Amino acid sequence: MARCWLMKSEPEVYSIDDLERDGSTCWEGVRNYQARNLMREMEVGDPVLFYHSNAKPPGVAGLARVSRAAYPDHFSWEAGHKYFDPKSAADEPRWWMVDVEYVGTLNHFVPLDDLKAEPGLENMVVTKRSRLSVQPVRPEEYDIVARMGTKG
DNA sequence: GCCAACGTTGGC
DNA sequence: GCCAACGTTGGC
Repeated sequence: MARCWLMKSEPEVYSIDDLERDGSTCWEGVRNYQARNLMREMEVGDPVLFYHSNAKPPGVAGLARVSRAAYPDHFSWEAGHKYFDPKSAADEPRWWMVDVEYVGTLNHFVPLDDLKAEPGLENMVVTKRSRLSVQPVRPEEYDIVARMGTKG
């Protein structure tokens, strides 16, 4: 059984529309160990909720899917790059990324407020621990959110 | 723009 | 290994 995930992106930086245009993208720049560890657990085909953070309002904007399992974030090796990390060695990469492909944009954007109010989502990570940028989602939670976004 | 939450760093 | 200082995230 595939595991489900929620991944945050600031729409000013990279939105669901950008993902639709690109078809797929590499999820570079994660510099948090817990988020990194979660990405390393991802498998190709895992469903992803694409979440717009730092938006007005914040919330789930679309659906995506893991299209490539974790591989080293090579930007961590590029001196001068925004995501350069001198502590990431070529033979032992510190940071990893996955590729994510576009599945669909929700007919109805699902704001964080609605997630918080929805029965069944009380324990969803995004409604409790706001800062983690890559989060595990229970399959039943994923289904509820997908339904909220496609109603009507 | 503020600031609470929280992750990381570094001195000891 | 503790913990204060500091930096970042992200909702509001």
